[in-house]
Amino acid sequence: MSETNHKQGPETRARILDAAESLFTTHGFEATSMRMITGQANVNLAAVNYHFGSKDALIQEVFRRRLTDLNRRRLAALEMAERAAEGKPLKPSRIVEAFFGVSLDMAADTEGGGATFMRLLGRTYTEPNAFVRQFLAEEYAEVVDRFMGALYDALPDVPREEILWRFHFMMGAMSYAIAGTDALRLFTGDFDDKDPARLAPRLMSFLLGGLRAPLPGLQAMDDSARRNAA
Amino acid sequence: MSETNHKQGPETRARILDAAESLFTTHGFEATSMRMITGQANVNLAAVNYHFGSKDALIQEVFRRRLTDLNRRRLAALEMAERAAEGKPLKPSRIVEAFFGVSLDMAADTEGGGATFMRLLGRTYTEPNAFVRQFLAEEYAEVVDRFMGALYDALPDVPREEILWRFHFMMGAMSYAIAGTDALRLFTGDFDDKDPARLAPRLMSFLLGGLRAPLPGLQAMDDSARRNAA
DNA sequence: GTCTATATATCGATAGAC
DNA sequence: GTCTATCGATATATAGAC
Repeated sequence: MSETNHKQGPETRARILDAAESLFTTHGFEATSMRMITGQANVNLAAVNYHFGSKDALIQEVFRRRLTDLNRRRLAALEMAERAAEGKPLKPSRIVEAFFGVSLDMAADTEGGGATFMRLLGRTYTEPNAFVRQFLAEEYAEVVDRFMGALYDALPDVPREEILWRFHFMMGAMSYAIAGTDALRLFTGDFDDKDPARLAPRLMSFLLGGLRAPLPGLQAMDDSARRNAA
Repeated sequence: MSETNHKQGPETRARILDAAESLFTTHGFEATSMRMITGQANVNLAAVNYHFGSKDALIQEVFRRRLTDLNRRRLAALEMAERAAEGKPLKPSRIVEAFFGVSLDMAADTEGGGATFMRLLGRTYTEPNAFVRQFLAEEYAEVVDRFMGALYDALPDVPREEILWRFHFMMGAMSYAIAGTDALRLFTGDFDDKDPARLAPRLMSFLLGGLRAPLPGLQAMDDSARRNAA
């Protein structure tokens, strides 16, 4: 900080990242221009390319700075549950709570920006942009490996593909839970917005109910046959 | 068809809609240009504005042409279940199967383009574009009213907000189910892509398990308190 | 590290000939 | 109804002064 000519210095990067995170969440990647970002961050238009190199690199950094911490905390929660089990197999509900509890903790952080980020993250799993998906998959590789391994051990009699799909379904439910009423308001005005603290127990009950549901029959009936049966 | 100068006539509209639906699904609305659409549809660039008026109007028509039929079929499935119940209250599982069964039927239609559309639709619930969300909410109003009313009657002892949230979670799980492995491949190469017919029973088991899950406690504990309890 | 000015490309939309 | 040509706005990115 002893040089000349850097009126805002290290704050500039963080201000750009905060503005980008917020605008990406509200408008999407493509609809958010560099001018919108630098305008909201109150920095010069050229600052984004100076600090990050390109818009795509900025997108990556918006995810990386939060995801590193989020996944570290998810792994820490899993390891804490494993230590508490003292070598015994983990209950599936403990594994689910480790993963989704940490996620909902971050989603509840409205001041620090975690809530904004989790809305963005939930949407980005189905984001069409190929390079964003590729980047996310790499960031998640270790966490998915660890949690899937734990669930395989906890549910040795359940086919692994069933576990994979159910975890995938749980991610979808969480994504919509976090998007909540900010997403499409199909259920207009009927949500209990006044008590967001209830969201976590609501979602967790639903997820565990889905995870523990009876396995579907092995026969792959088509839909109309299934609906007309018994 | 007795005029001059319309070499492709009524096919042009449909070809534009098909191309737009496919490209919107693959790249998103903003990243899909008119030139990409008219190029893939093999029509002139000016044809989109001639037939639809604007890009936004084209987006609306892409949804409208499929959603009208989809929601009509959903309502028909609900009415059929109600007739079969002969005045007795409907089982919640029948209601869920009416809504999501029809959805999965359309998602299984790969030749007619229904599968492409359902991927697009699932993503669009959380789409940031305001006018698209508004349009979707209007298209869904009647269906949501009818299905929510049926669920309220079927589950008179469950708080209505709980039902709303659980239906919302189910929509999220379905969205990810349909996006499937085309979305983010967190679970690399492990899905049983060879048997997509199993998806419907897989998802339906999960949804019903979640819907029937024990209700969360009324106390709104925060996450860490809940995880440390008992 | 910040800023202005600008290069270059692509966007949605439309006027007007056929 | 189709087509060419183009307008005007806006995008990302960068060169070069300070």
